[in-house]
Amino acid sequence: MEGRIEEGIRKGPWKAEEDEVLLNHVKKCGPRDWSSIRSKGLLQRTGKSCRLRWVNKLRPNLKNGCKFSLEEERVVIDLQAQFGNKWARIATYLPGRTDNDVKNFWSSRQKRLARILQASAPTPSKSHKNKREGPVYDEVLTLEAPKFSCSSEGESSSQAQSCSSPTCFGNSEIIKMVPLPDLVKPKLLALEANPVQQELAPTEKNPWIEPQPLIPFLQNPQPQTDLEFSLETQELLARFDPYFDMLTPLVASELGNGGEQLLMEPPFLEPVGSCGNGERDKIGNPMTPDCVFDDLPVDMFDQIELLPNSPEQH
DNA sequence: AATATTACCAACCGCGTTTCA
DNA sequence: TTGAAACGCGGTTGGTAATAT
Repeated sequence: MEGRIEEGIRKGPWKAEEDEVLLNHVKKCGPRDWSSIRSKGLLQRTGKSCRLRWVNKLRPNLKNGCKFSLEEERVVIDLQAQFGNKWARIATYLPGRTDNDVKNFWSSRQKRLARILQASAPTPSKSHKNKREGPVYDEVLTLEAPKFSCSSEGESSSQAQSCSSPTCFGNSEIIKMVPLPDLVKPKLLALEANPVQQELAPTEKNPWIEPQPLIPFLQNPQPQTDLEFSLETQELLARFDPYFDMLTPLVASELGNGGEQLLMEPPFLEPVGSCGNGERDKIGNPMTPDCVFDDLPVDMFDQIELLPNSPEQH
């Protein structure tokens, strides 16, 4: 696409000549005075645009065109859990990566996970309602997972407050299925508040059969006035989120599907590929993301509704 | 081979913060 | 002290390449 010019301001993709001009400017003046580039007539770009070009593409030692390594991926995942969407901050831990790189990487990853989740959800026409004994839900049960900020910068207050509303925890009959990692976060908080009471006891009844909130622990919410995570919890969340294939046993137990112990301990922290019970599949291959959903109740996904910030489906 | 879908990435925009006259 | 300009950050958009059907 050709750059367009509006009122003497050029936009769109950068040409090599423009890059050269910008580099010359930085050589002379350093990475500052971006606005002077236009005022001097060097380029028809805004200072903002110049700075962005420099930071994202022209800066020395950038890893342009280089995919994120596993180690970098792990760092991003851990830091995102710790800092939230502070991409610039996270990027400081990744030499050669820009905030834009990190942001794009994370966005793609989120889309990928959402798509996997979506793909694993049976379509309404394939509803498995009749495959199971017991009453059939007439209403959509929703669980509105609280939005958490793991930031240590006091950004969580407004969001945290929303989680004390009745519609957020437990009492609501309306349950909105959310991406798995979000399902887990309240549990971690609850455990942190009251590890004993929140322990899930296996019951003979399948909680899916009775019209109760899908996630048992949410029925008796612990008032969570302070949503600041302990470092330990943050660490757990950081590990939860990225390696969500580890969630299988946890979610399965949440759903009364076997009632394993809560996996707040190894094997939960086993390497990616483990399905959390310390086993691999029969031929020794790491469990794939798809296998995750094989262990879940078949109609778990019937009511999935992606959150507003979920990527739109194409 | 053609078309649709997905992934990736560059760039823009809005807004909050910082700097400086 | 204050207001404007500059800067920085996060969210979003749109284009293109890669892959799937």
